[in-house]
Amino acid sequence: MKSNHVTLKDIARILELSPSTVSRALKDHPDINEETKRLVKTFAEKVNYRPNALALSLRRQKTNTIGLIIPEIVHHFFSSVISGIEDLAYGEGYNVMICQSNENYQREVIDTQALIDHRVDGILVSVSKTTKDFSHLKTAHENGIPMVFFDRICEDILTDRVITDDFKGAHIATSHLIDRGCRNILHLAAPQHLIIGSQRKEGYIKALQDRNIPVDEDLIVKCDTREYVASLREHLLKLIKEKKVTGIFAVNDSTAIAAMQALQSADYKIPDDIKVIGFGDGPNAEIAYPPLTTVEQKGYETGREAMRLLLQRLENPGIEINYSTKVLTPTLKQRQST
Amino acid sequence: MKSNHVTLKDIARILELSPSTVSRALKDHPDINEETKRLVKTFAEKVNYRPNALALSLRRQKTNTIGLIIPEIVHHFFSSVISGIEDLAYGEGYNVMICQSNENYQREVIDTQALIDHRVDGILVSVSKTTKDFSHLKTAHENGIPMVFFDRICEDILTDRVITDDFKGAHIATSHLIDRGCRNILHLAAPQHLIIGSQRKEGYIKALQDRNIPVDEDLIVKCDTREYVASLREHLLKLIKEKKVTGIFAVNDSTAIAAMQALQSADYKIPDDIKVIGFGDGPNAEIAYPPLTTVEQKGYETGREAMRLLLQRLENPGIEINYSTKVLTPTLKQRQST
DNA sequence: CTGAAAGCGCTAACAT
DNA sequence: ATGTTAGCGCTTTCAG
Repeated sequence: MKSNHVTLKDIARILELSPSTVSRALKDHPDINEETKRLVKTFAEKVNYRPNALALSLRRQKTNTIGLIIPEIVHHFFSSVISGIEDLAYGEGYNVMICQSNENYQREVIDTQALIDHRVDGILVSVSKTTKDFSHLKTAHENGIPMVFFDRICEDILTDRVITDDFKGAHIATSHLIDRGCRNILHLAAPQHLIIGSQRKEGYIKALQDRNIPVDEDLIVKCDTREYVASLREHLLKLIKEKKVTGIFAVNDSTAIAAMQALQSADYKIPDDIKVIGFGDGPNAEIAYPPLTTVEQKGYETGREAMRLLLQRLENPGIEINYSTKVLTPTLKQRQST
Repeated sequence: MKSNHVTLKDIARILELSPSTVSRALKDHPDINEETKRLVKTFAEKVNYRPNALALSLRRQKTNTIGLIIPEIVHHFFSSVISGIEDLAYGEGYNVMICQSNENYQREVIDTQALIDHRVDGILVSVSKTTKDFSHLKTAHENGIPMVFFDRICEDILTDRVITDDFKGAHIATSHLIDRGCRNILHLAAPQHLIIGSQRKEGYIKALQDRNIPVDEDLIVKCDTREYVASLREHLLKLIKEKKVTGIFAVNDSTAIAAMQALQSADYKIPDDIKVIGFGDGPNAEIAYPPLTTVEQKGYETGREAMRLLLQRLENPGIEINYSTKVLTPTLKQRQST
């Protein structure tokens, strides 16, 4: 922020006008003489004048910036969410301040604070995997900051929400495996304190029950990353062999793909010997071999919808009732892994 | 930005002190009575006082925010860059304002403007593919905004830079194919107005020349995305057949992977019939079938280095000489596609 | 040890 | 049609 910036005052001084006149001329105030307007505008243009957003925000008590707290940008789902948010936000004259929590609770707290410090008009958040205490968000919300949760929500805080119907998605995925002839189905699950984790597990269980297949708790393994699969490789292979597993439902695509690779390295043929389905449908699913069947989770729509709900709050301040939850239902994307 | 925020003045009024005393107490000014300090601090803590970052920035003429203009967050390389930048920035008390140009020139111009409007202390940029006119950045730079280009630089603007040695990387990749017995090597190239595009092509050409292999201009095809491969599928297959191509060097991994898939769908065996190498080494390379040989481009280091150079400028304002260019050399990551 | 006053850049009542 | 003034939240001389 070097001082080479022309200010209103500078213009006023040079043109021998008052700052207020310049200010008004610039925004086409009807009171101002056309002549003066032209003079001011041309000059401002010439010297490349740009109003200081900080001063404006301070003055207006509105930053036109919304904060976004997102676990990890690298994931295709989340970067799609960002695009959905940005496209709508920019269109409405809002900037987006993106904070990456890196699935780290401490960082999430700091990020929340930073957003508040910058007086963002509202916050969009998907909580980190390691967050178990939500008081940082709760406090912000109680202080009146409009907030929308998406994907990984916090049930204790009553706000607008955008979620994927994880239960149904998992049900669809598991049912698909059953339809393809699988009975002993392994579920690679996310931590159960994440709603996403429990919902997907519940959907899996319900699908089995609906078809009268007994649920075997041993076939539910907490394992939700590529690295996790690597470290559990022996255990998983043993389990698959002993339990005669013929289908795997993984809580996300990259875990599913890692599982396929582990299987292939142990000479299993996919989908002949064992079928694998993921959740999320990022571009990885198409790149994998064989291309991965999965249920698609709409990142862009999630972002857009979250932003839409937030904008609605921003435009109708004070009305704190009628929080709505938008549920996006995933659909089956069949490829060659099942 | 609802008004539920406690201000210094609020505290001063309630504690019956002057704003200046409160301000000083909060920052442990030696002049202030210990008693008073304790009083103020405890109260501030209790009411959850947080200084208004906007007001601070306005006052200090420094935002402690750096702007980042990045083509597309979805790409693994770029999201790694972001992590590299953030890790260093946060450590030094800076926030990062991320703008995604979406490879769109217009958007890049707007983003630049938005960053300037917010009076960021410096800007990190990797230019969009569609940017041919750099005046928006040039103007900013001439106005004294510290700027560092990374990966996709602008040669006309003299600044610090962090780049990958694209020439050498391409040379390594092409030489590797030659070592593996390829002579007729197809290059899937990026647009030549991008330095990255021309450097990688030059490296490819030089590697051929170094081994006395004639360069066939027909074997250099502008094609740098997955979609591009799809639309050029027939042309590429025909070319490969007619020219007896046995090796492909693609300008990035996703193009390489798409090419592999196109080849496989036409019954080519990789690496037996034809070998493929990419550039960049994102996680896709490991997921692809067969796992893709590529040269690794260090995203995290790129980001970190760019931020480091910027911080250096920020801490030594005024010294505009000695711009440095940090070159990161990619290394071969051999997998099974060659 | 504490307070009053000015100013960062801008706008909007309230003059004139 | 234009200028004066006050204030958004904060810091920092300068005065006491």
